[in-house]
Amino acid sequence: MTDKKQQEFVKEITPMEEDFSQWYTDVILKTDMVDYAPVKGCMVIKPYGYGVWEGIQRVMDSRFKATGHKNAYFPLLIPENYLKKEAEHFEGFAPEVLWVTHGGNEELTERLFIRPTSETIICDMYSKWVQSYRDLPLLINQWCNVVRWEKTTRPFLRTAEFLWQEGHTVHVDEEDAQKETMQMLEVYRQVAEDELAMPVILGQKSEKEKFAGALRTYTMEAMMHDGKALQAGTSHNLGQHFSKMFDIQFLDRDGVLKYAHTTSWGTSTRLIGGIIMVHGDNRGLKMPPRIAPIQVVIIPIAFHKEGVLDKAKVVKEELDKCFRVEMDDRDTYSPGWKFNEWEMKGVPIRMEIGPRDIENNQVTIARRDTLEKFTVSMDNLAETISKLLDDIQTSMFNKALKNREEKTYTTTDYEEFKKIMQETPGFVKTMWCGSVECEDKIKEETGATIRCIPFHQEHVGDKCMVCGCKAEKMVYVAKAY
RNA sequence: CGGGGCGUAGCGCAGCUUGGUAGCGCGCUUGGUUCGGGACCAAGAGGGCGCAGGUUCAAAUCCUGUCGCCCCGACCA
Repeated sequence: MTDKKQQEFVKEITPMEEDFSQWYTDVILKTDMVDYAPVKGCMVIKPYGYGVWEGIQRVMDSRFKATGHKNAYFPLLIPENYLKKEAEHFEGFAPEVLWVTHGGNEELTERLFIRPTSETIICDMYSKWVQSYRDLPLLINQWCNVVRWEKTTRPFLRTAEFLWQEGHTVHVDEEDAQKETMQMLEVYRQVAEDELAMPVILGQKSEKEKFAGALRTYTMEAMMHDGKALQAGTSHNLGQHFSKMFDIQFLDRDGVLKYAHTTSWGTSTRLIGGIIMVHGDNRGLKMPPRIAPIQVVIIPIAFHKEGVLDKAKVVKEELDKCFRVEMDDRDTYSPGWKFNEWEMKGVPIRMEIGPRDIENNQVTIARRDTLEKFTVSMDNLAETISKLLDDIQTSMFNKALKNREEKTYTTTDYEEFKKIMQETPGFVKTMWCGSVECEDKIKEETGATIRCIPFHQEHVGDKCMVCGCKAEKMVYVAKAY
């Protein structure tokens, strides 16, 4: 098939080289992931998009449980005075908090805010629950929605209301809290890389970029197909800031009353935006097999002919035991139409079953990631599919990694850096002296930000790219979503 | 919050310059033929033009106001 002909099939999607933003919007709307809601900045997550979220929840939640966390649910509404208890936190979130002022027609005596994050209410509850070192560590996560009244919004990447998980833990000392903070960042890395096939860079946020009220913030940063960065998840060591404000104290084994150390960590539906922008192409989505809502779509060919549909059903039933399978036996669409439809939706494997296949005891397979088409035997089909899905998962990760490597540059020359940002956006590895002035300057002049101080430090120079002073920290700088 | 764009059928759009009572493509419904890379034929259903005023014999079309959405920048997961 020629490229030109391929283009015709997906003419409803703007090519990503032409306009990446438009490509993104086209993809999410045409694949039926979301719809815009009547309230500005709010989106409806439709079944196909929500299916992706369910996949993420599944792989993440099992890891939370495996590391000893339990789920709970805290209220949506929080009294105004809670927000003011932690000054830095208040400064950070106040501008985007949505307020509830009335109950029916009665004005409330104290305003309530809709959680933009739940540190305040959770820490307040924790102060009641924590009495002794025996109560620690306290390891709780919640899956919920939060609201941040953002000025500019984009489906999945930045919406006024979004779904996420937020873990909130309490520990006896800083060491234990730090261990937890790092452990959860590692959990995030596993989910991103092993399940979403999304390579990430782990590191620490600068003082300027850290979470409002945190001691230290750690992040995983992923590169999108266009070279821009996406903060895909963060893990914060909150130190004793919140425990002091909310009075989380415990009697330690040495008989001394001590303030606890807390952590919080979160990932959101933004990850879905990441999956789309890391893996997608001009035909639409490419779902990583591990979290794909549909892993295999079976398309019976000429199924009005005797035996075809029956055979397809038998195959589906067999595969249903191990995979997420859907059969598309709609008789209102032609096979060709269905091929394009499911490719656009990013289903990793398409399986065609037609009279010719049945005759030869085979099925026809098409891989979404490579667009290869071939036949395989019906014998041991589950095993074949299983291997194929693994292979697709790996190859998607490698492809994303390759893209990131190709768009990662190293320089300590500020002029060269500016040129890179303007002409070939990507990640730049460089040296930074640690001053806010240099950090601000980069942002002002290029729009790029220091994404993180990576754990994996490389010596790429001795001097700060901006001011030329002695610099010991290697940082990643990029434009971000 | 600054800059740009757009609101007409479920979706995408044309019609507004030069006012005359709304049209195209896709989708949808029914029937039939098709079915291995976006099938075809035939017959149908569906909107009063974001909203509110105004001008006029007459307003998607002109005027005033207003609301909303999208995109690009400053802030955030």
